[in-house]
Amino acid sequence: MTREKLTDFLQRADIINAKQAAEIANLFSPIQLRKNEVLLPAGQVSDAYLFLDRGLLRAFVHDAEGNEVTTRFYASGHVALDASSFFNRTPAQQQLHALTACQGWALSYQQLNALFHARPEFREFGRSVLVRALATLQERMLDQIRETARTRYEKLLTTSPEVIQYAPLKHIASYLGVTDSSLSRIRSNA
Amino acid sequence: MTREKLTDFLQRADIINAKQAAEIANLFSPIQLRKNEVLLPAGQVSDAYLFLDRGLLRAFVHDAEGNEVTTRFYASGHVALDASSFFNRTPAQQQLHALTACQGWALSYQQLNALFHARPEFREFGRSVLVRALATLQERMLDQIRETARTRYEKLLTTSPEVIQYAPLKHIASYLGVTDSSLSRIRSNA
DNA sequence: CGCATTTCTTGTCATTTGACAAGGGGTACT
DNA sequence: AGTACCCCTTGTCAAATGACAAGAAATGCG
Repeated sequence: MTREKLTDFLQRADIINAKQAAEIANLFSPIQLRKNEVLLPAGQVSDAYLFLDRGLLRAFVHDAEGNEVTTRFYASGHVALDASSFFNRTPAQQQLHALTACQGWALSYQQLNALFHARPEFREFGRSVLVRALATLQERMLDQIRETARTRYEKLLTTSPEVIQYAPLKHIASYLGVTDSSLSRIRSNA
Repeated sequence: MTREKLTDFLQRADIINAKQAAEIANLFSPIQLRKNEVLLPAGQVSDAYLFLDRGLLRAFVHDAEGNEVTTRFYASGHVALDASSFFNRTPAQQQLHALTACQGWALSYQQLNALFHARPEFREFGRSVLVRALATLQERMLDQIRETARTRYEKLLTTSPEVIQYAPLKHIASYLGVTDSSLSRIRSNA
């Protein structure tokens, strides 16, 4: 596996240049996940700043009744991170589930902090990742409030077709905030 | 107005000590808002990292049909910030509306960046503010997915009674993702 | 004060969605 | 091949919510 996607990612916000990106990328360690592997058993502290190179992940939590709720999907080219657990060193609320076999690149908390200290450009890049995550979540929140379940499904279909392709319906349903029966009906275009 | 709440806030994450907090707090400028004043007309770039000392703010956007959707309330003791606009220097999506007369403390983008550069502890504090905002939003997203409108209202009632007290019902309704008629019925305990 | 506007409630009805259950079809494993 | 388990669909009915409209109550303003 080459670090090409990772270096591209690091340069995406125009904060890190090509040379810096190559140097930073070299510090990441490769990670492989088998299909259906689950990371971060509840209560464990996240110690991977994980860039996903290939595959599809989902994050999920359990609600009070013990049902799984899928909180996010991570497609290749994105950072799969429980920011709260990782940065605050607190037990993770979320678990990660590899929906397909995955390959990624990871930094430990130690490594990331050392890098933040040593490289202002990476520090700023890290902030931009957080800010983007915040904006994305805010946008999703808005959709949840003002769009119908059907529209939310259709948006997901166009923005993340790989999710519809690889994730089982029930995970998509809980992500969209509907029951799987309802999503099945929406899908059948009723 | 004293900087007491601001210095308390800066020390809350146990990253900044009392002496540092006092020094940093001195760099903030006081801001006053009249009731119903609106900040950030659409399209403008946010240039205030705003800590709210007294009063109540709401952030809102317009949807495709031109309806206002309230995206957040900011009570005193919190940072009211369109992170995406502020950090990326892009036009703001959100506008801020003072629901009551407000007093706050603000830093400009320039000032904040200079501080981030000069003070590693403030840098880390800034990160913790972002991470907390992310966690809060994630929690709200979860509630939106798995809780009923009634439960969401009741949670807001206990966690933010000042919002119920000062914000008109329609703003609370769009924040909770229901129509104002529905919220009125929920409220009347039907 | 009087008028206009906003805010909130309430009624009626249609639509969406959930809860629950049954069943079909696929897949994995023995 | 058989069996157990998922995954998805579909039926039925109840509950939650939205759309729309009317009117009462509160508020702002000249």
